[in-house]
Amino acid sequence: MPELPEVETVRRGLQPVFEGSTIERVEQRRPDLRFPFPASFVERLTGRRVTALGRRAKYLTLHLDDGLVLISHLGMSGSYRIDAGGEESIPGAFHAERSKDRAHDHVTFHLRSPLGTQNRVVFNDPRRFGFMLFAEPGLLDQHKLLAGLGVEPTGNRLDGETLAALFRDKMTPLKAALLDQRLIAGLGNIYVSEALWRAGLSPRRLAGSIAGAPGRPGARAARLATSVREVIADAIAAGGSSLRDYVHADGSLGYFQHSFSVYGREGGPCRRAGCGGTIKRIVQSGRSTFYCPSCQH
DNA sequence: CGATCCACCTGTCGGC
DNA sequence: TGCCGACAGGTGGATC
Repeated sequence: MPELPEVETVRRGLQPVFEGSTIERVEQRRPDLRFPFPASFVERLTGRRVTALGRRAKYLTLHLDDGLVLISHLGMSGSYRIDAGGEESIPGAFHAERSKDRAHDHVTFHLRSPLGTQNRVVFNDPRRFGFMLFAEPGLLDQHKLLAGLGVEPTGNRLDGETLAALFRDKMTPLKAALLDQRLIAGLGNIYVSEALWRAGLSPRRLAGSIAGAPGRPGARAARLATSVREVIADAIAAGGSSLRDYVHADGSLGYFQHSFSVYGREGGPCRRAGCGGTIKRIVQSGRSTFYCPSCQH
C-alpha cells in the first residue's frame, strides 16, 4: 500500500495523537517483523513523551523526549489505526468488522495526551515486511537505512536540473532509475508509472537519454521532474482530504479514492486527450509497469 | 561499483 | 465450492 504519499497521509493522521503525548504502555506481540525488534524495545519507549512525528521517504520517525528516534516502515501491507479511548470499548459491529484483522496487530502504543485523553495506536501488518528500529540520539541522519536516501520529491527541491544530474550517463531504464531510492526517495511502483505517463516518457527509455548536456538540462528532464512532483503532490492532497472524516490512519481511503491514469489499467483506454492508445503492462526488474505505447516515448 | 535476482510473508483473485 | 498458481504498494542482501 504505502508509497510516500500514503506514508505522509499516515503521518498527518497520527501526528495529533502522538505529538505531546506520553507513551504509558507498549504491547509487543511478537519478537520480529521483517527484522527482530531492537533490544529493550518496550522498555525504551515506555514513559517517554513524543516530541514529533516526522517522515523521510517512506519512513516514519517518532521522536522522543530523550532524543531517541523510533524509525517505522510500513513495508507492503503495514498500517496504523487509532482506537480512541483507553480500554476495550468498541461497539459490536465495529468489533466484528475488525476482529479478523487483529491477528496481525503486532504493536499497540497506549498514549496519554497532556489533557489526559487516552488513545491507542495499533500497528497492523499481515505480510510483516514492515519493521521498527531505533536511531540513537543525534544519529538519525547517519542511520544505515536513511543515510543513502536521495532527494525528496516534495516541494521544489526536485527540479529539471537536479533530475538531469542524477540521471546523466545512467544506462538503466527510467522505470528503474525512478524506483532507485538513492536518487529520488519515496517513489514506488504505482507513482513511477503514473509520473512517466504524465511526462509522456516510456518506462523503457534509458535514464541518461533525458539528461541533456551538463549545465543545460534536457526538456524531458524538466518535464519528468515536474510530473513527479505533481503526481506526489496530488496524491498527498487526495489522501489528506480523505483523512479529514476518516477514523483510521491507514491511508487506505486515499488509495481507494485514487483513480490512476495507467496503474492497474492494462487493456483500458489511454486517458490522454486525443491519444486513443491502449494501456499495456510489461515487467521490468520483476515488477509490473503500466504505460501507453501510443503517447509515451 | 552497478544491475539482477531472491527472499521475506500473507491475502486475494482468477481460472479450472 | 475448492484447489492452485500468479500476483500484490518494499527493500536488504547475495550474486554475478
